[in-house]
Amino acid sequence: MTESSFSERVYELVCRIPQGSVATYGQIAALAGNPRNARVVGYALHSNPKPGVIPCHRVVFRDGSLAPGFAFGGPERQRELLEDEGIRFIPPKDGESKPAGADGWLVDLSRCQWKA
DNA sequence: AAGTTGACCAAAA
DNA sequence: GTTTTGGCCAACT
Repeated sequence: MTESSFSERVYELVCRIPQGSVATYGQIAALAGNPRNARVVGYALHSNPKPGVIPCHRVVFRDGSLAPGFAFGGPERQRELLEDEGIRFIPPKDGESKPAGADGWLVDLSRCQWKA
């Protein structure tokens, strides 16, 4: 094995997310080998060692919302990108509860959550 | 070298 | 029902 760092593995996994699918931080962490290490996943992406190479917009919260100000240019931009990739978005319904990070639009994890 | 923070997640008060 | 705390592990100061 060449390099085995948690972040490295995270980048690899995130880069491996197929177009039209999204993964949650917890899932990436779990796939990386540490289901409790979701924070480090976010930290790794925040570090953004490879700008333009890592599709951070495909990584979302457990609720299906994204980071409201860290994803990239803007939340609407992300919605456009994901939607363009074929990801189904769900408008904030009254019964959804929870604050919506990105504009209130949540990714339909029921359909687009990436499966290893 | 040690302490603090952090793109999270889940449970308890 | 909402708000706060706890906990994991790695990187930053």
